[in-house]
Amino acid sequence: MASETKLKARKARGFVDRGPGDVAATEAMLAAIRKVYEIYGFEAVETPLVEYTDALGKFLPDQDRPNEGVFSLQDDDEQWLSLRYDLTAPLARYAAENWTTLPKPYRSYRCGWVFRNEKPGPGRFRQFMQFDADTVGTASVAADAEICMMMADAMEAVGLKRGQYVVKVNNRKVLDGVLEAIGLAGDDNAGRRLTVLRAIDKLDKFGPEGVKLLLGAGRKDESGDFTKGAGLDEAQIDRVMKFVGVVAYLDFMGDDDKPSSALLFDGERKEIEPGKHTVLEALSYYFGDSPKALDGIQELHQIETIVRAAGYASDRIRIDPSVVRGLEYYTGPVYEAELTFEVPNDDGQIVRFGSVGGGGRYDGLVSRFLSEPVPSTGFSIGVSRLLAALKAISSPIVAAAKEPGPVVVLVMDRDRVGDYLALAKKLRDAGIRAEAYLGSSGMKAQMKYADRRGAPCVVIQGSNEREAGVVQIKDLIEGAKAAETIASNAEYKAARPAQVEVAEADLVETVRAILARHA
RNA sequence: GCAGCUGUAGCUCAGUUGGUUAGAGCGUCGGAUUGUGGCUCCGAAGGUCGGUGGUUCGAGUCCACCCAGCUGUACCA
Repeated sequence: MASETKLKARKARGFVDRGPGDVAATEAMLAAIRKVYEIYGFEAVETPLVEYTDALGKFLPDQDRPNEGVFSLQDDDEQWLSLRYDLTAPLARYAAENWTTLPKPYRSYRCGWVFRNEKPGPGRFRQFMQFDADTVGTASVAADAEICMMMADAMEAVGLKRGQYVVKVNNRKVLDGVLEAIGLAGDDNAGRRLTVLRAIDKLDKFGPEGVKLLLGAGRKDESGDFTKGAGLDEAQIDRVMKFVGVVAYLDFMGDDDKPSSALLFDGERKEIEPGKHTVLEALSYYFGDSPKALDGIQELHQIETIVRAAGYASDRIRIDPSVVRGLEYYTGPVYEAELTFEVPNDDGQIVRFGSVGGGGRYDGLVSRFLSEPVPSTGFSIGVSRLLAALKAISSPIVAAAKEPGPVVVLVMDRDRVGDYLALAKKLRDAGIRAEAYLGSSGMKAQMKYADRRGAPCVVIQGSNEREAGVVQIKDLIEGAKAAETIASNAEYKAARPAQVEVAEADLVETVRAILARHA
């Protein structure tokens, strides 16, 4: 009758609800990461979800879609506000606003929801959580190296094993040098530079042939849709493919710092000196004519030296020139934490989680607000994505977060609810999670309720028991096991598996024993 | 954004060349069992067939447009 205009209960597109399991697992994971950041000496800070739109800034080379992708609203004084879309821009604002009083370099971490107003997809939502750490106010590559080390430690702190993840490091200067080398320097070429970088970034997805197409005329995808390319000439494509070739070589070898090896340069075999870094040597050979590229390669050398000295081998932190990242405010080293394992999903398809975090050096971000340069570097972990990955491999940190349900006190005589609440209180006073049933259904439904709550046991006290001063306590976990061997219903009812009758005075002690049994 | 595919019960799906009151399994709720979560049996609730318009005596089925979802691609601060 009244159903004609009923509201449909539905959540907004691209947003998700999280149940008790997810909430608990997230808490556990965040605690593990926080511990790592803390022990490195980083301190907590929290900033609002809302910032003035201009503080968030959108100074990308591709200014063609200003404000798109951001949730914005106008204040009553007509100023534009936006929901933050990452944690770096708000940190830059915070650091600038408090610059005179902060200890410098300022090392801080923060965790929170960020929002992006864009098309959601599998594993991509319009609200998600990030967990960042940043060092603000130092240009030293040691800060970059330390961030990488901390990320590698964080990955292991959440239960990933060595080999299941790798932190890849590149340098924007190397990429810029490559672009410079093919004559794409200067402001007029900003758009094409971007297209080339995006093409390089697609190596994983489409392979060298796909990248080549994207550098030239363009590429058709499997639905027949066409992607326009960068329109480079053959000589330029050739040069970029040299770079791509180095990247592909690294994929092929699987290890970037073999102590010494021979390598084919333009078909000519050359020995690489012992102790030299193969990939960086190759890059120097091909792009050594660009001062910018050399500068970047030099920085990568330094980072590598630092992390190796600190005991982080290439299975944890690795130089990888294929990391492109962001394309916007990064000015130097960039990093990406990648998961290396694959897992079948519910449909049996193989899923790669890929990147679960990334970051880099952003020397221009804080100084937008100040009259002095404030070189900074930081990293962001995609919390939701990392959690999804940990769930897929049944990581202990996720499993351990699962709480058992409360002990449920069944309500047998509705007019004596007070007595049942008193029983529950007795358990609570002993530190046991407990509740009396507050619905209106009969005993059978109450048992189902307890079952669904994951209750370890139920407490039953009808008039007979009350008069005798006793309670029935049924162990639901043992009971379920026992039930498997009982075939007929009558027998099942009569058996009352895993149920004991004890004096009311022994209630707490008996429940405790059951909890201990299943702990 | 672009391209392709798909929309029928809470979920997974049937539904014949257009033909009467749109079905099944699972799930949910109730009963058998008035005090026991499983099993079994019985029963019930639950649908504007994504929406709007059109063709037709008649549309879940055919047509147009719209909306939503999925996949790919683009973008991703």
